[in-house]
Amino acid sequence: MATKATRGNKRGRISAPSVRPEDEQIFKGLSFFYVPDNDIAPARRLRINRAKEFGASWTRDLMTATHVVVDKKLEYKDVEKMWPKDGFGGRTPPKVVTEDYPLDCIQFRAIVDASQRKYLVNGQPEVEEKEQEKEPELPTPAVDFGAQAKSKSKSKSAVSSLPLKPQHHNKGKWDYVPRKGTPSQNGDTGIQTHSPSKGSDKAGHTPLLQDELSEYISMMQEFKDLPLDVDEEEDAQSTANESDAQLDLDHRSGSENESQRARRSSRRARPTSKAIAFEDRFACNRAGKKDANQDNPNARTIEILQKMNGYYERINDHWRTIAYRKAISILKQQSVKITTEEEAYRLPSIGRRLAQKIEEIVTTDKLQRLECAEEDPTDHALQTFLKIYGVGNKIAEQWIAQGWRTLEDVKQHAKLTPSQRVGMEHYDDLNTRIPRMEVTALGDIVKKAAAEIDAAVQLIIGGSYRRGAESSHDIDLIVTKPGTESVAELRAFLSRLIDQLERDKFLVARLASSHAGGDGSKWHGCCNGEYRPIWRRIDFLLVPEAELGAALIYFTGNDIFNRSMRLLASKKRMRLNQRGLYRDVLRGPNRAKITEGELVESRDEKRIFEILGVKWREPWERWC
DNA sequence: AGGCCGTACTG
DNA sequence: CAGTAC
DNA sequence: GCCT
Repeated sequence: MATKATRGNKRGRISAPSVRPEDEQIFKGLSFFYVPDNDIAPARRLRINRAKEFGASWTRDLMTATHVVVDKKLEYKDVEKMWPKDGFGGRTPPKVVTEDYPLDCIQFRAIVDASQRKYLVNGQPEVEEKEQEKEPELPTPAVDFGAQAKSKSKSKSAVSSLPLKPQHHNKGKWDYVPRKGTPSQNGDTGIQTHSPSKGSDKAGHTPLLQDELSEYISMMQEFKDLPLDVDEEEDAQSTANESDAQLDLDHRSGSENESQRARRSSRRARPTSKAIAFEDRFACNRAGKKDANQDNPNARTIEILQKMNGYYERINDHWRTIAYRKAISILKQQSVKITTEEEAYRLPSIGRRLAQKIEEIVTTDKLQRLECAEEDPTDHALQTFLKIYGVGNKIAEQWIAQGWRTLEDVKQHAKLTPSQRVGMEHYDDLNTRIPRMEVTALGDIVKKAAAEIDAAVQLIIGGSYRRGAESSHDIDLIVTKPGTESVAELRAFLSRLIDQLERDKFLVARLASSHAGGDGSKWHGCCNGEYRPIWRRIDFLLVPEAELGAALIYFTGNDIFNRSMRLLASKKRMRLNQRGLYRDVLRGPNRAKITEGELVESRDEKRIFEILGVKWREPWERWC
């Protein structure tokens, strides 16, 4: 602890409060008196600086304070004995709150009701509503989630009902996490969850896209325990919009309905197609990946957690990997820097242990556990081996157990499958990212060859390319053709295409191809790069037009996005795979007899989103 | 205590 | 069926 | 590691 603090101070990381933009100065005009009255403890120092960032002043004179922020470990009597004997001379006495209060305000970007029970200091008597009800210092007390500002009373109750249970933080978390943003921009039009780039976008940073993301993910979370049986049968097919509306986020606490409504309608009133095209092109640029990662105030935290995640992935700690992945995903959505354990802990998917790690990262700029991990000498070998195509952690572990540490060792001793041999021999090539331009060029080569065989066939480049990536690990080609209903109708074509491209010396290796006969639908292999003799990974996926929508989702990813979609589907008793969206009739007891389920939609990507109740996201908005 | 996506291909 | 890839 |  002490070490950590010292280090943090030395590096000056926590003592440089950056000032927030005007519209985030929620504490303007407020002054906080802290108990204990010092910033020695690093955690408190952080909190004080945070409050300053958001416009608060730190006072050490009780008489000028608007709020007294008390350490949670202290008792109310500790505060009481500081109270001036002659009162405050007619002036409104400061409100006494726990240290959670400023944090909540910051998190929700609004002055929340200070009289909530959760902000009571130990042993503090509950006070009558009246005194606390008003926030006299505040010019605009309803700086709040857009729509709620419409009706003060509603907004008030909504805000004060914020996180009722700090313990089981999830409920509270989920209700509000997605709600951050810059309410002032939206005025009473409600938070524009759908057309984010409207107007304000150009002017300044717009966390709204990120909001959509959190919203989506939070929605998944919420659906976990919901019955959702609201006549889905009928709705699903016939009235997508209706079900969309129903399934949207309004299953939460009643106090939020107002905002729900606004959000819904704003989404309904989505701009016409032309407007979309324009705005989305813009959104593409900033929602893509670059900005999302660079702008993120938690970039450093994410970076380190990602390394940690990578480590667990390597050592095959599957479930821990999942936990980290979720946490990282949540963190990426935050538009605010998460600096303290408590703050982190409020977030969904972040529990005690991760929260502690996050605080450690913020204060010390590193993570002990990671340094340990990276010192492990076998880890480097592990990393190397895992980048061989066809080698996963089982094999890699075996090799390491044999004492092998380098590719050279493997080359000499290991018995390789044909795929692994290719992976070995072209290790460097296959681990070199492919610039977007080259993906385009290679795609064109294939398209040209395809057109000569069957002009009706369409080729779509999927994967990260479709998400707008500047470079890709491989080239994913979706092969489809209007009017096709099954993979079988495309197999002959693919076979001819492959043959031709091999004759052309374009394709140079097969890694995994559907053998003759089977219901194979994929082909994995390598091709020559466009400009240099460098090998590239290329995949073909056969997709009948009837399943194009589902396949596009699957092959566009990213993987986290896909898993989320599927998880959501399963929570709604549906099933999503690369072939379509199905309603589950039943999941067999020993899973042997899974009833396929009835196909709901597969052709239309957008319809699948709609039926799932997920707002449409353009491919480049699918980076999680 | 038990789940954490769901599928295709290889050997 | 386990392992791997997507 | 997180969540129900």
